[in-house]
Amino acid sequence: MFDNFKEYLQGKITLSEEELAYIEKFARYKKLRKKQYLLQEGDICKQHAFVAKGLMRAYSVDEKGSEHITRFAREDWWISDRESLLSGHPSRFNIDAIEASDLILFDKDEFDVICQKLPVFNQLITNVLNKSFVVYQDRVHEAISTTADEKYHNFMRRYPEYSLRVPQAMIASYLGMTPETLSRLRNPKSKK
Amino acid sequence: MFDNFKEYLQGKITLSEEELAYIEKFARYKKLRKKQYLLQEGDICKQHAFVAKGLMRAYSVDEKGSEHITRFAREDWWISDRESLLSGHPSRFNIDAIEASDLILFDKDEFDVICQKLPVFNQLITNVLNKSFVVYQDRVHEAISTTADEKYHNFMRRYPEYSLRVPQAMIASYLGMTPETLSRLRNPKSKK
DNA sequence: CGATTCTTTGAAAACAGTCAATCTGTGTGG
DNA sequence: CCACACAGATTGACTGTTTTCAAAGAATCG
Repeated sequence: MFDNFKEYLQGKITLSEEELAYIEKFARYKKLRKKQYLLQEGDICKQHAFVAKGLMRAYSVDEKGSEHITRFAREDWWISDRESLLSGHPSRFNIDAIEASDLILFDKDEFDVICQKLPVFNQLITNVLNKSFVVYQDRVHEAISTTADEKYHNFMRRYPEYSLRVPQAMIASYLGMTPETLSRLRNPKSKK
Repeated sequence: MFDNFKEYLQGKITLSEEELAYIEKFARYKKLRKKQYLLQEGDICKQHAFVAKGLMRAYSVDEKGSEHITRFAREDWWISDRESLLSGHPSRFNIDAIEASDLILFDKDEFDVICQKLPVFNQLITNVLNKSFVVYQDRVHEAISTTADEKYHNFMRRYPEYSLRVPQAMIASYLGMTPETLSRLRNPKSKK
């Protein structure tokens, strides 16, 4: 399972065999079945998770029981609740598997040690954070400036892979609309 | 003007006088009048800006001429277009002054040098990035999961300072609603 | 096949946006 | 100091979009 991660790393940075072996020592593995939780609301997030295989989502559940998906993470992405991870507070989010998934986990403290020992690794992680930041910024911008229809089409254009692997109702949740609205945007037959 | 920044730094990390002097060497200063641009759509963002005094905003303008504010930055906050700064692409956003403001600017490359030379400074900047990330994440979550009314009340609760310094129409823009809608939420007289 | 789960459709109600007019407060120049 | 212009905020009537609730249709999986 570490092989996927190794490829990911080698595609982004240069590491010697010793350095890779060093990282591997800290890796923990977890296989999740569909719908299985990685993190549940109220838990304190203590690990960085790399998705080696599969598809995950992070979401909250409101008082009415509706789910609101804040992000998806497929192979070669990281997922965790950064807020909880950094602050040590209980998480407001759930993270579970949309598809059966293989994860590589790193304990927060050990992860920090790796970052400290291997500057290129640290650089990679900072890059990931920067990218995620920009993704969220774009999403905020889209949320406040576009109609439901534009949100849907932008999503399809930007994430065609997800549109095939994620149930429609979850895409609707991610975009902040109801499944019914999304369905109507897809089939504008009733449209004048 | 560097004094404000010095206080900011000393409140967060420990630096010797030499280190502070080292940082100061790279600082550039800019005073902006109300409504003056720091960055205009199409420009390439090449500097990190620290707000020593005043209040700034970042926003886009759509085809219809409507403005969409992605963030505010008051004293002791950083503002730039991170996307443009990192990628070197022309910015899709404008940054201008809501109030007359004093800024401290650092050229991207020189900023990176400082980060490299002073690990504590780098740590501080990483922290800022982490915090901003969490703020955007919360905002995405709020955008997809709450009504206009909740957005407004959450904003007032979370940012009482801004509610006094920012014109209402800009708050509406930040929250993704029209000024009229925001006004009606404030004065629910017509409400049953 | 039977049982979930997911998607579509319909009709009504709630909500937010648009356009236009009025109101308020501020600051400027005469 | 007043009058006027200007920007910002409010209000009203109307339109359009999205949600809600309910029910019926696909699709998927054991």
